[in-house]
Amino acid sequence: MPRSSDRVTIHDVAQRAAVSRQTVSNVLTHPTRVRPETLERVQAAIAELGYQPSSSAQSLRSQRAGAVGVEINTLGPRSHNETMAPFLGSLAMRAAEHGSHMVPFGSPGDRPMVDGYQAMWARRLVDAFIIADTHHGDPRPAWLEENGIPFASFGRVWDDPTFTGWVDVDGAAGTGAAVAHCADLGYRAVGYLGWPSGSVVGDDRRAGWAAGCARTGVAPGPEESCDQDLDDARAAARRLLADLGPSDAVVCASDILALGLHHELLAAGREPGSEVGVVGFDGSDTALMHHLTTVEQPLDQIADRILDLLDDALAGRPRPPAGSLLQPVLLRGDSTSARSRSR
Amino acid sequence: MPRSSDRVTIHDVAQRAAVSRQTVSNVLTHPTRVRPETLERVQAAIAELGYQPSSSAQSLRSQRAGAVGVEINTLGPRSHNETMAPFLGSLAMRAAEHGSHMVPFGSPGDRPMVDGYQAMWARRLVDAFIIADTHHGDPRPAWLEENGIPFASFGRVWDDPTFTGWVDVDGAAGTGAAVAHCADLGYRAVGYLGWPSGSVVGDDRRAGWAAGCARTGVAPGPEESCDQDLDDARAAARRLLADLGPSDAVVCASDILALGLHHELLAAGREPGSEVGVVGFDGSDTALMHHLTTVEQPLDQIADRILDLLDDALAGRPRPPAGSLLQPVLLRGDSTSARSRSR
DNA sequence: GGCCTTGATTTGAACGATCAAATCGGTACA
DNA sequence: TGTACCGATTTGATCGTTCAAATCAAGGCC
Repeated sequence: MPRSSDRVTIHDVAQRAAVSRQTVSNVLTHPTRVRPETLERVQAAIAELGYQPSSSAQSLRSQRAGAVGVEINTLGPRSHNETMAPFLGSLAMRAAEHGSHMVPFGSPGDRPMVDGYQAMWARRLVDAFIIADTHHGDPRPAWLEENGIPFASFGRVWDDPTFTGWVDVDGAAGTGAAVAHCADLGYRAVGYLGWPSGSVVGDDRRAGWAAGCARTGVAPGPEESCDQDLDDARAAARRLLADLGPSDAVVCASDILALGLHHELLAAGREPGSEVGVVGFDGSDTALMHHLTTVEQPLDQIADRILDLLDDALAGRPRPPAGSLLQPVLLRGDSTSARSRSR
Repeated sequence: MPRSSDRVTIHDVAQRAAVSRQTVSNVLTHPTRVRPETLERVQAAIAELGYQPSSSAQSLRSQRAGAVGVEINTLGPRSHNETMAPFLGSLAMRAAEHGSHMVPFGSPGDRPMVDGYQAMWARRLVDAFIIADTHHGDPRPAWLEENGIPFASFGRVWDDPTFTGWVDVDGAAGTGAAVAHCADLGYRAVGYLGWPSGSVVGDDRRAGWAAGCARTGVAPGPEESCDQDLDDARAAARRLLADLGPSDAVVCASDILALGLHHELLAAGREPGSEVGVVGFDGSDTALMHHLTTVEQPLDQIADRILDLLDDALAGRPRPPAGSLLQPVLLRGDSTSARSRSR
């Protein structure tokens, strides 16, 4: 009899169904090995007792924690949260289907270090890691690789073209689609508000804008750059405004930048959308809240693909021949609207 | 010799230091039981091999997962993220010091159900849960209590005054401080932009405003209410504007509402701060980004206290006599500024 | 010198699951 | 009738750790 107030174990089920522990185990993991009649009886016992295998015991036996570490930079650029928080949400939801769970952990410092990873890995609290926002000189990919620790990355790992365990959003395609969208709506010239050149993500998005202009034949409008910060964005937007003709549009490298432009347009008495088009990037809550047209990152898809990559790595399957580049989706808001077709 | 490429276990350390497994274990958990000389030798071996006990093995042995479940409502009101994401960050950071980690999990539905909790608990993936945003009729606290599952709550559990395992922010004190701040700066009347009455949190914050006006002797300004949504907030703010005199201020139930008012003020050509004071609530990124004066929730403190509560519960210590009500902190932004003392 | 106490260390057992190998019962075949 | 075989089931061992009990060595005391 299962002692009440005590967890029901495989042994309790075995006794109840008058079989051995192993048969119960087989019912759950290798049902074909069990005679149909027995299967049914054991399944009934499992249901009656509400048995669920203990994850601790399974972890020890299988040498798998069933967990994946995700670093969250609380002290880093605040804007990170804008993407990382929903992404962690997507991961947590999807992970359940992959039979694992996320373990967020923080590194106190403002720049990514391997200390936190080291601590989680040494005790095997996790089987793998998911990293994001890697940049040139990021110590993490190399360290993980050297120590044979499975990991996957949201964002290309620029330092090591050999590494294919990444999933990224096709930024250039996104800004390209944004330009096409503006061209379709009839905006005259399409400008660009981006980040200072040098960041790989930023350069990619800018390239998509330039290529989009060339492809659609729309004139490239004025261009400015600033940091990922609302105040900076507003200052840059003000510089941009002078050169911005009526019925021009601006594609931005992020929703924060788009919001800065949006605010400055209103301050200058020019209505976003009907007078000047604004397209953001990221599909953040901020953009949705302000009804900005934006390029949405398919976070659910990214999470799914990343978890698949980790499953493969943990199963010892070889890495894919190349990383996954997912297509973002243009999300129409009120900051772009159809022009009267008078040109 | 520890087989390379294989995890170093307690056994490896024992061999290296020429002692038994148990002595190594004692060195880490009961150092006083070990002769100083031996202690040193074993510690050296531990350091040389870089031994860290396996968390899976410890979990099985101690019947403790060392993890705490936190539900994240991805599909719920988006504004939840505004507070919950940073809160999860604080929890994750603090948890490390408490020897545990967070496991975020999602429930697909939009209203809180116990299914997700049930699944995590059945397999003992977690030892306890942290719940937030409980409301009247919330099934979770009662269910957790019934099943003897340890938990703590961010936010009072209104349905059960007996339950003291909660930590909350003193909302009334926060809005009261906001009123005092406005009075100090010399604003004439202080209005209120809140949520429809009926929500416990909202009613609390509104009460603080009313009491604050009475206490400081400042005249209560006009009042409006709306949902936690930027569009709604702007509509309500527009209604408010008509009744809003020059040099009046408005205390808001949330940063989103404050932002709505901020935007409408600009649209009406009235400058936030110098002309009309605006105070938000939550200390969210949105508020910081827009330099709104806001009432900041001490998330780190809350996380710390909640983890303490869980430690107590897991150790079988009795619940505190009452819940913890923490004081929020007023964060000065540009949306309130000193009036010229001409009255 | 023998016996008891104390402190340090070791051995045995257990946590709950699953893999591998052993056992069991029945059927087919010579 | 005996044996080889096959599917179904059970037993033994293991993952890495820690509690409880056993062992061991040294010192104190009569």
